[in-house]
Amino acid sequence: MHESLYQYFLTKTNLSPSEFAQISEHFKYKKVKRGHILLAEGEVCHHLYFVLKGCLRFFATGEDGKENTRYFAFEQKFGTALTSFIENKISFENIQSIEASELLVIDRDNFYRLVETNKYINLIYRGILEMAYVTSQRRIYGLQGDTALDRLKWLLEYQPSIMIRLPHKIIASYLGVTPYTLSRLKASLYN
Amino acid sequence: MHESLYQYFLTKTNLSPSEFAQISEHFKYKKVKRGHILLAEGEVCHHLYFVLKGCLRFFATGEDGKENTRYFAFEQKFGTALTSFIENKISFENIQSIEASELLVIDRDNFYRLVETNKYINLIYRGILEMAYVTSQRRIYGLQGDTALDRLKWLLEYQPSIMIRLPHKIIASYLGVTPYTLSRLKASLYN
DNA sequence: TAAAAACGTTGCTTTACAGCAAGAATTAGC
DNA sequence: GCTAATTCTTGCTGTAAAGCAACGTTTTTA
Repeated sequence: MHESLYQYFLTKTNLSPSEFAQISEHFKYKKVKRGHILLAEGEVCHHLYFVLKGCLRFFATGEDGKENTRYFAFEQKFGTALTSFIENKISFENIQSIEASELLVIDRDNFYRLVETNKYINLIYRGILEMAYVTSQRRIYGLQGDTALDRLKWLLEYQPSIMIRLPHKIIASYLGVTPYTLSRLKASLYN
Repeated sequence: MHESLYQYFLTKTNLSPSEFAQISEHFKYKKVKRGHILLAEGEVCHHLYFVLKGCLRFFATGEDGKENTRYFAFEQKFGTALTSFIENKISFENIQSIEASELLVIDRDNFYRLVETNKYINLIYRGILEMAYVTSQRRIYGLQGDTALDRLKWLLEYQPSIMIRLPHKIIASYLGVTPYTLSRLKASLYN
């Protein structure tokens, strides 16, 4: 039984160890090195990941090769290339471990079977979708309404772990600016 | 029984008229004039709308007063200020009918009760969330990766009804540009 | 610990889009 | 159908951020 995942479930719903055990058996443990690509754009995403340790990054590359990061899954978070996973179509997103990571993995078929048959997984999935939506909305309104400096300030306030833990270049791709600009913005904070 | 809604349900799942009737009774008919504000930012969104006729618009206003449109619900679409509806918190979004519209309305409490107890509504809600997420992702990557001209071309190709049916000013707020820029971009298409 | 590679900063130039103003076109009201 | 009120277009100017280049700093690797 995956204790860490059970703890996560308990924060969302109330299920017994034996109920959890039925779910748990569909998850497999996986260890990946830093920088490993778990999914490359152009492939179909068949997996949902739960991060035990480390960090996954979800990003797309534009035609000009510019990277564009959507989401980081740190410890105790689920993550997948959700659009591909939902639609069972080719992904425009990549999944990369940006630290050496330990994961639990469930494949798409098993997962959706559980969504249909298991009320706890149904609820968890609802939570994942709701959270993903709410987060993406914040991002849209941030991108459209705010300046790059506003977005940086927001990040510093609400997701400082990203600023502390991740390299500059990747933060820039998350904020939607170039590393040059990020550097300048940071400098402007202290003036 | 709301026939039009039943048709919608049948495209998503297979339920009998009597099963639908139990759901249907929670929806109420509502008629609104053009320009009517169904939800103003600062209020909590307690309703989910289904558009029978007309069009609803979901938008936020920035601190500078600039409007920013997220979504249009045309005929046979569901729409709500989803973030507020999910979290049961104050909405930063407004809902406005941009044409005289006929709607079906269900309130939040009834809806979530049905999500818990009724497998069809559970499925419909999953579909709404998945669709909302996928759409918002496209928007994010569009906003970050593409130029305003790319976005306009995308709109012309995939959502021409918006271009045809809605005023320029509103289209601009959807594309995330000023009406000035939209005007110039349109001109640049024919050169 | 030395060499190489990657990352971060900063000056200069370019670019996409914003914002104002003023005129043209379309729509609405009587 | 004519005036008034929006809405749309277009020239000019301003600005936030991109992109390049060059240099400094930190990290990796051997």
